[in-house]
Amino acid sequence: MARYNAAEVEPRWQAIWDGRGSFASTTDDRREKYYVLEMFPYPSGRIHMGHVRNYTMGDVIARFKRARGFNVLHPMGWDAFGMPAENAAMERKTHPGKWTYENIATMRGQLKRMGLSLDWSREFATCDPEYYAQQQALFLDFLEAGFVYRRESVVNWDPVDMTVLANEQVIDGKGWRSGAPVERRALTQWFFRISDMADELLGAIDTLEKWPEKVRLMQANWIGKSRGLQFAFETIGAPEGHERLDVYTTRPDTLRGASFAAISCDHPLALALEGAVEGLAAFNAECRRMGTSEEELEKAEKRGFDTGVTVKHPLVEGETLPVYVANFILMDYGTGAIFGCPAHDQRDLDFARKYGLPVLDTYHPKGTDSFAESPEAGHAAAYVPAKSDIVRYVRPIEGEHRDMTGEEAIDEAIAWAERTGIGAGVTKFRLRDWGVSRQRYWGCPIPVIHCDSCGVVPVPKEDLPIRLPDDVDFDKPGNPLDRHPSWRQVPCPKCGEAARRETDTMDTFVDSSWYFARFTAPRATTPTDTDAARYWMNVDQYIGGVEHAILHLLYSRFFARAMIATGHLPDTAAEPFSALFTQGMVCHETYETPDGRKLSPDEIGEKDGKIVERATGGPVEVGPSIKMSKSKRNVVDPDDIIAQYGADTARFFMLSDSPPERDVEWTTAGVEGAWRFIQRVWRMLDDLEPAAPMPAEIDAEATALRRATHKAIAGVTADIEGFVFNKAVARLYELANAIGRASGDGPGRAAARREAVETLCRLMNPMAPHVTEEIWAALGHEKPLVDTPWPVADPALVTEDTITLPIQVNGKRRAELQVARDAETAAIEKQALAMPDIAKYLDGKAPKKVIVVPGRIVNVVV
RNA sequence: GGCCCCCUGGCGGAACUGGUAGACGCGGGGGUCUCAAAAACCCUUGCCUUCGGGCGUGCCGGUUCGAGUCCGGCGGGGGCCACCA
Repeated sequence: MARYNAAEVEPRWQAIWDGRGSFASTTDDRREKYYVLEMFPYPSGRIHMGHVRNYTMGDVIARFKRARGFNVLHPMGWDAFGMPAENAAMERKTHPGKWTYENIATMRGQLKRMGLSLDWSREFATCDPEYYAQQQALFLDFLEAGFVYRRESVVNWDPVDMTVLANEQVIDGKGWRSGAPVERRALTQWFFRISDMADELLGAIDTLEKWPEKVRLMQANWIGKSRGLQFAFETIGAPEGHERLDVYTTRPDTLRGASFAAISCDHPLALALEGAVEGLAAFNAECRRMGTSEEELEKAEKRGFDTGVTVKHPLVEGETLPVYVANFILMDYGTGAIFGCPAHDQRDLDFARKYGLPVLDTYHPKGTDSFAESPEAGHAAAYVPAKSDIVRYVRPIEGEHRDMTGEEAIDEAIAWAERTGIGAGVTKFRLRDWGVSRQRYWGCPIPVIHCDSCGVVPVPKEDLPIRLPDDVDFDKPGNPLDRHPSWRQVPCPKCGEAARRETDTMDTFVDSSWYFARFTAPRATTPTDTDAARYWMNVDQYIGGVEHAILHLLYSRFFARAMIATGHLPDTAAEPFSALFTQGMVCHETYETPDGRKLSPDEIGEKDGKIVERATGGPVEVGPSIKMSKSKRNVVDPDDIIAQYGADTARFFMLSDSPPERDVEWTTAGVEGAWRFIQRVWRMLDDLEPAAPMPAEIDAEATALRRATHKAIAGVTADIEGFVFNKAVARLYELANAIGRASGDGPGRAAARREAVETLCRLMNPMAPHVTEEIWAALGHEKPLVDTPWPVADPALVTEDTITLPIQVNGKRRAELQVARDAETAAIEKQALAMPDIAKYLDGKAPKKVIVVPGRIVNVVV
């Protein structure tokens, strides 16, 4: 038979599925639904191998669940707003929308060539006015329900690009694009009140049993719940209104070791003192200029400014502590003020060293009493044991020296503070409210109007959508909406006077925080449709990269709750993603010439067993395998692979070898292995006899093949269900090997072979859908595999009648014994001891002990 | 600095809740077919061996009849967060 020709076969089957409407999904209460979703792509230009891997995995699940009888929803769309479109507009003098929709067209074509079982009728892009209109409606409902508010906040402002920068866009205090020194500016911005939900979002993590433990931990850490003591120092010499200084600490047990207090440069007390204390204003200003990048913080010296104000030590009568403004205190965590305990905090120790402050041990390692007499003796570094460790408290809050854990001491300290009225135990969260205002054009306009007399007025819903104007230019930096001649000008909906539109747009994370709900009714004239949402939600399996483990997933969880509260989702949808899978990255080797030019994989070749540059034949240094990226020049274009080998090969390779959650290395050898296997399965058609019923009596060879077939069904089913596609692939190879072994004539062999090949084809279909459809049709089936149910394993053929039992002597394997699967323990023991290979170790004596684990192993102890 | 994860042949990786370590693939070696090559197929492939066997899952120790798997310590690699009080 001719070689399998993917280039001809694949588009043909894609057209057939398309023609049959195989993947269109409709609400049907009589059928059980299954919603599988992969994180939708940003339309950057072309799909990359990471997409291929992500969407292949989702497609395996989708096709598998379809075959298992579920009503499957498997949609695709585009996370289409965002900066790259604006950057492209600036560079290429094009409109961001034009650029985006062209990219979408390209990428849609690429995805279609992959043969994904997607319901394209539900496709949308978040930059479609139909989508962002509904997002604006949601915003207004959130505003009314109190999930949205406006406040002033300090942002990184790039004075050249005239835009706000995220922290990671500030490099060495300069804007990443403009290179201009970044300013800190106070802007009034919109916030989602996510921090009010911190405890709820944290607590519900426990219910996410089908999420990776890693992601649950990352979310929990991000929310960052901490229990501590908030209490007030009495101040001496502070201005009026600052008689008390509130501080928050997670280690109240170390209060006796306090040697100073410190406040942030933005703390109200610091501001109040600026006029009164010589030099403080300048110091504060300098602190505010300090960057927030990792590197700077690493190097930055602990610096402080003695305000002259002091506070009374709450535990030691008559003692006072100096109050500093210090550059390492954050205003937006806790109260913006701390007490410093140098003995048990490295930062405080650095600070104390610099300013000559005392270092007082509160506790030290258990059993080292002498330490107490010279507190500073051992302090090369702060002593910070785990809270659960038992330590010797030498300066406890109350009472005498004693041993206890940090946790116990903290409990005591909080109890003491509450008893004496100094403070109270409080819970704080690291999670801040979500600022969503962006000073950009290519995003969802925030639907409010600013009126001089009425203030902030929401746009009436009937006026939605607030469309982005098309006639914008990107010649000048800044937000084109701001300088548009007419777009801003609008009458106030309340009083009718001249007013201005909000020109900020929403963070693109907003767009992706509810798209999964929109897919359930993408053409609804409200954000969601009640019946559709009730039927399709939640997403049964969500698949994407771990880089979205925190923000996207947390925002979506917040949004789901807010949408429930505003009537847009059923109250069963608080956790919108029932199961989450985070797949690994696609990596490739890197290549470099001796003179430092990076070469891409298609620029290298092989000569005399060595890697060389194809164009010059010159030597090439092979670098480590790292995530495919343009800047490393180690990308392989999916289109090239599909053109050369076909989509099935690309898909099959993506699933082979590496466990889905781990990184996979793209290699030519691996792709060729997948391609060879597909050809091999195709060739199985050649020597297959015509279909015939399975005879009643079949020989041992045929039985063995039937067992292999049914074991493969059970195994592949479990492996797909368990998201271990590499093992499922290995089982397909095993079945193919078994088919190869069972050649020749004999009763039942031909029928067993046919059953095996047909089964192989069906099990392989979710991974390589085109070639398997082609084989299935060649086998004479009228109905395509896409409409054929998943095979069911015969339990009688999955378990063996006789099993091979390893026999150990003192834990080392010495022999094997064939026994019936249900053999009696006593009989097995007797047989095992009688074996010559075992008896020789016994030396005629009775064994000390014989352990028989039925169906597993026998261990003879001599 | 905090929290977490990982370490198995030349390579990617299997090994269910402690029970035959190395499934499956890649790579290597040998062979069949061919004028030759490609393709395909078959055999072989953890290390050592005096051919009896011995040793092997980063290292050291422990628990157990039995440890890749559990516990303690050490070493190496990685991830996330990060002046978060």
